[in-house]
Amino acid sequence: MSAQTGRRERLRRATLEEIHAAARKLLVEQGSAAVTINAVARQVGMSGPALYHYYAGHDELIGAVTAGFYRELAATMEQARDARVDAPVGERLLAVCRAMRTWAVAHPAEFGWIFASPIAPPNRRPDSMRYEAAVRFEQVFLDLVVELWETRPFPVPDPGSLPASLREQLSAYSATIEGRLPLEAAHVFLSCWIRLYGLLCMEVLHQLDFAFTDAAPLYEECLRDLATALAIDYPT
Amino acid sequence: MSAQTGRRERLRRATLEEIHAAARKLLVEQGSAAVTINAVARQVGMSGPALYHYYAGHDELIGAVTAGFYRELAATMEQARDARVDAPVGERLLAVCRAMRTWAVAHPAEFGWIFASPIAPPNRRPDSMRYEAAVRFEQVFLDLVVELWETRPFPVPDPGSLPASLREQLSAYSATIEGRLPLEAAHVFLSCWIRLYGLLCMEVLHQLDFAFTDAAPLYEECLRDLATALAIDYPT
DNA sequence: AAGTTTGTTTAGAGCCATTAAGGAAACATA
DNA sequence: TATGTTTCCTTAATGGCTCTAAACAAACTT
Repeated sequence: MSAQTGRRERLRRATLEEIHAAARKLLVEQGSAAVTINAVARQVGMSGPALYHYYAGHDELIGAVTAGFYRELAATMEQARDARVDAPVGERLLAVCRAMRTWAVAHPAEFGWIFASPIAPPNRRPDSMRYEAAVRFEQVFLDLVVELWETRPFPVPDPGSLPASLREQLSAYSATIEGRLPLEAAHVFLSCWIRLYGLLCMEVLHQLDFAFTDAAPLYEECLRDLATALAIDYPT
Repeated sequence: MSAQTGRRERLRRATLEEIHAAARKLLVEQGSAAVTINAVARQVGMSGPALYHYYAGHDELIGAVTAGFYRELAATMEQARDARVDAPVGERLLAVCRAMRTWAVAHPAEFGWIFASPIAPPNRRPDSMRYEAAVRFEQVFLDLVVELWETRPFPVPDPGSLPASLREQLSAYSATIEGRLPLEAAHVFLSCWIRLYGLLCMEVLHQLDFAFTDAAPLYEECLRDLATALAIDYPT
C-alpha cells in the first residue's frame, strides 16, 4: 500500500493513458474501424493479448475511451462555466452551450462516439463507466438550470395542460433529480436540452450537410430560442 | 434480350432480395456487427466469396441495404400521404410525420442505419445509392411544404433579420430545390425538419432514455409546434 | 527466501474480408 | 448443332481481427 504499490499504480495509470491516447489517435486518423485491440496494442508497443490485462475486451476498451471523451467534454464545459463565476446564471449557461459545440466541432470523431458508440446496445447498462460519464456531462447543464430556476424562475406550462403520460414521465424524472426541478420546470429544461443537443448531433453526424455548410448560425439561433424559453438575456 | 435474358435478370433480382432479407434479419436479430459478408452468404446458402458477384464488398452491401431501408421508409410516408389525397395539405403533412415515427419506432435497428451507418464517412459521397434514397425520403416532406407554401403561405421571418452567413446558405439551398421555396420559407422548413427529425433520432438512438420511456407525447408536442410554425390546423 | 501478483509473450482457434483460380451451367452465335 | 462467352458459384489462400491458454519473468509481499 506504500510507495511500492504506488509505483505500480502509477505505471498502470501511465499505461492506461498511453492506451487511451493510442486509441484516440487511431480513431481520429483512421476512423472507428481502425480502433482494434491489436492496432492499439501495436501503437503502444505491446503485443495484442497484453491489452487484456487492462480491459476485458474490445467493447470495454471502447467504452472506457468513450467515457474519457465524455469527461473531457464535461470538463471543458465546467471550465467555461467557472471562467465566469460571478456572471449571471444566464450568461454562464450560454457560455457552457457554446463550449459544448466548440468542443464537438473540434472533435467530431470523439463526439460521434459519445452520441452513437460503435458498440452494441447492451452498452447502455446503467452500470457502465460510460453511463456515469454521460450523467456528469448532462449534470453541468442541469445544475445551471436548477440554479436559474431557484434564483430567477422561468415561465412553465400549466401541468394540467400536459398529457397524462408525459406528466408521469416528467414526474419520475423529477424524482431522479431529487426534485430539484418540479415537473413543469423539468419539461422546459428537457425540451431545451433536446433541441440543443439534437441540433448538435445532427450537425456533427452530417445530417445537415444537404443544406448547410456551417451550422454555427443555426446553433446561435437555437440558443436565442433557448434564452427566450428560459427568460434569460441574450445579448444582441 | 428476350425471355431468356429476362429469366437471368429475374433470378438475379430474387437473389438480391434474398441477400437483403438475410442482411436485415441478421441486423435485427443480432445487431450491426453480425451483418458480415460471410454470415449473410451463409444465411442465403451461398459460400462467402459468391456474394462478391452481387456487391463489390462489405461497404457496398451495407450501403445498398441501407438504401433499401430509406426506400421502405419513404414508401411508407408516401403511402400515408396518398391515403388522404383529398385532405388539406396540413393534415397530410401531419400524417406523414406520424408515419415516419411509426416506422422508425417499429424498426429501430433499420432506422439506426439510416441515421448513422456503421460504415466510414466516405459513405457520404453524393453519388451513392444511399444519398439518392435519402433525397427521396426528404423529398416527401419538402413536396408537402412546397404545396403548403403555394396554397396557404405560412409566416416567414424578414430575411434582413437573418445573419448573413445563414442567408447565404439558405439561398444556396433554395437554389438546389430549384427555388420552389424562397430562402425565408426554406428557413422555416429546415427548422421544422431539424426539430422533428432530430427528436426522432434522439429517441431511436436512446439519447432520451435517461428521462423518457415513451417519447410519443414529446413527438406529438413537437408536431403541435410545427403546426403552429406552419400555420396549419392541429386538431385538438 | 519463498510465494504471489502482475505484465508480458507466443501459440493457436475461429472469425472476417478479399483475391485468385477454376469449373459448370446458361446463353449467344456461327 | 457446335463453339465460345458470360454468369454464378466453389475452393484455396492470405492476412487481419478477437480472444483463450500456457508459460515466463519481474515486481511485490511476507
